[in-house]
Amino acid sequence: MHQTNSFLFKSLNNEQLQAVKHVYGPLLVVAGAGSGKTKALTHRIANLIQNNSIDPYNILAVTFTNKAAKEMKARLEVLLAQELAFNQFGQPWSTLKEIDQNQLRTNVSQDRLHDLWIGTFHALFSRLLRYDIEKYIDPEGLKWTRQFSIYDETDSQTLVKEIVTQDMNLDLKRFDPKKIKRAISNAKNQCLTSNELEKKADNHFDRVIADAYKKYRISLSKNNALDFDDLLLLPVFLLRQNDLVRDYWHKRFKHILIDEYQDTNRTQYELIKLITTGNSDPKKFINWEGRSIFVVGDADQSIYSFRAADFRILIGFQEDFQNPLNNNEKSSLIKLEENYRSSSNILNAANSLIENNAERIDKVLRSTKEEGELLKLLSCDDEISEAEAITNKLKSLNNSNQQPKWKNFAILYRTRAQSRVLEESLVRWRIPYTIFGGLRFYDRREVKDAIAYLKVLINSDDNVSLLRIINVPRRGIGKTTIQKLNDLSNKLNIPLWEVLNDKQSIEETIGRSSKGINKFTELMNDLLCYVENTGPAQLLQLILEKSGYLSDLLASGTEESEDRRNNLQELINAATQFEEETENGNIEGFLSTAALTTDNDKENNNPNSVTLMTLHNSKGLEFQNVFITGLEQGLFPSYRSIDTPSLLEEERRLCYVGITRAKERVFLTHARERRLWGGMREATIPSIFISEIPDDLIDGELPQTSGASLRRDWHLDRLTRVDRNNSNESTNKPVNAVRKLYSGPSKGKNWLIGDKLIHTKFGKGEIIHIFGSGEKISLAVKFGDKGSKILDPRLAPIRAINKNS
DNA sequence: ATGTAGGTGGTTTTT
DNA sequence: CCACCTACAT
Repeated sequence: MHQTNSFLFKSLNNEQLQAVKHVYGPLLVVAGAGSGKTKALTHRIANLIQNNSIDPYNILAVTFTNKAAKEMKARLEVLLAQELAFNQFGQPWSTLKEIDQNQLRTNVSQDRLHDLWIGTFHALFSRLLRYDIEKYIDPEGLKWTRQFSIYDETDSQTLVKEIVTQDMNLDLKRFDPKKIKRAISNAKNQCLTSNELEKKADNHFDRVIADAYKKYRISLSKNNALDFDDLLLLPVFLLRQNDLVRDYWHKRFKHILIDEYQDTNRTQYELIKLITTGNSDPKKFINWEGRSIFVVGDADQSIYSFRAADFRILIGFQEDFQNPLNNNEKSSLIKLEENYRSSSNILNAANSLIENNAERIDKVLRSTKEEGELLKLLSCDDEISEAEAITNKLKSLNNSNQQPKWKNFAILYRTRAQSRVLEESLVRWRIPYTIFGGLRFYDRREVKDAIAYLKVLINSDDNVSLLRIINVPRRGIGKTTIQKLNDLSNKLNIPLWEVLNDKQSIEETIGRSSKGINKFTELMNDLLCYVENTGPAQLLQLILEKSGYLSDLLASGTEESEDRRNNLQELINAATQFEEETENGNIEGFLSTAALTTDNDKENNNPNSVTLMTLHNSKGLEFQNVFITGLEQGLFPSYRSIDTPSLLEEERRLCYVGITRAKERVFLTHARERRLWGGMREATIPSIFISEIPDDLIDGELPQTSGASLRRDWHLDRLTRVDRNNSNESTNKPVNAVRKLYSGPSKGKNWLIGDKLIHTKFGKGEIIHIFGSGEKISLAVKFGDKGSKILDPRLAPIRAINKNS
């Protein structure tokens, strides 16, 4: 080993070192929060390339977000550039001028890392499909070309709705397209075809879904389009059926690395198996010569089961990928249990919390830091005083600083809806903040319009996009006209785009209205001349000018239209940047990027601001100070999860993720009352999670805005220790234990689980849970078609009904 | 063909 | 509370 490589191994602990030095065969790295897993991943890739002469061309690295991919690539560049620095300049990296450092990084990026594939599952496999999709032979005879469109959630839902209402003639009330889309998505993520789903269906609703799935697929194919799930599912089918294609990718990707393995789903797992093992059964697969699979994850941070992620895939890794050369099972598992992020108080709180979960891998997180401060509980009157209490805290913690360090704070919440009140308070106190998530840049109307033009230009079968822009800007093409042309297209079985281009038929079918259509086809045909030799940026410019989109915006002269123009300029900038980054920047590639990029992937343009985001979005990040807000039963944990032990455990993992983001301070906040959607106030019960953190790690504190609030009064009679004692026995028990304990006397009526009652607004219901005890209880009541509600028996307009009546 | 008023229904989390 | 959709008027 060269001496110059030593920095690669420096500053690593024993386990990290083992992981980094792993070269061939399967390895599972169980990496707790803040244990340096990104470091292990990047250093290992560098070690493969630098010290084991492995060609980056043979490496596939999968990350959970585009941002993580970017960061990992950047870190890799630096690691490899450090070696180069030594060879070229004969001096260590840190002594080089910045300009030389950048030059070296560029060299590394272009020469060494050019062929390395690193990105999300979706980004990587859409790329694979752009090469090979035309080799796929569908059993139902469906076809796609490499110019396929990628439909986002809205586009796909449009399609599903069309199918449900027009093709299947179903009642929208009973068969909500959203729910059907969700069910189809679920099936696709479990690697099920519509036929397989049909076989499994044992009731009418499931059969409807299977049927919708089948029709939806046909419809996607007619549009030459794929949804997000297809980007993973289609490669599975392609690799299964085509030996040549599978062989190619199997031989190419000899070293596969996957981050956040606990959040992979069945389809992604299939993909990985196919590429890693070729066509052999992974359990019998023995030829690890020159190959490896290296996965990193933490089952305690699995928070995407709603997206069909399954952390049991992580748990099964060693079983799935065996290495007969190593009889010792332990040789394919490394645990990173040293936490370098959080103070020990924070870590202990997180550990205590997560111990309440039954389904876990045995793992502990050891602290390397000082005790630090206690966690602070802020009990507030309502959501407004919660926001005020948080801003007060922000201000007071920054008081001593000349320059406020807003970037050291994150405010996390369970649902996006919670952000508004928080924002209002931050605005009031002029505290700079950045909200992550929300409306994607690429989801803005004007941006989607421009993108739709691009999509139609390279994929004229894409009717969802075609119909989006056919009358944008206004060309006098209305609903009835479109209806007629669509009918004609269906009758003749000719793509809509071709119908539009048949001047004679158009004239005959719609008469006077054909003027607008002709205007549209002339524009598009003109633009088509540029497609071959023009990059996405310039083509966008042409689209916006020639269509009159820009001049329309200019003419209206409102503030809003000004915004829109700016966004379109930003889109063109993004296209330019894409061209620069990809050298052969083709339009298909740009469209993939547009479909798969979220705003979270962008650099924050206000670097010194408070971060607001969902707990889900916070995974993988770290902050000095973290607020975890809305800790109330029914909000966090969500009312949809409270009844189901496995879902409740996932909420608990989410809380665990939140707490472990913090380095120095954690604030837990809850409101005693919360307005649900503006209107009525509802009394709340503090989240069970608060009570699962040991008393001596929490410091209760009065929120500064409300003088009268009590100090953790509810806390005195909490009853959750029993819950904890039972938690190791089975997943079902803890909740049952809680149920019994929580039933208690209340004013007027002694409510019990199973009691039936009548609510003036929601009608008849049954109590499925009772939270709290003594005076302060809340009832979880299930109302037939109205779903479940959390009610305060002292306030809600309810009365008991006789069991016999 | 287009604009707007009024009703309706919906909130987890996301690539 | 708000975004979306439908129905009606222009």
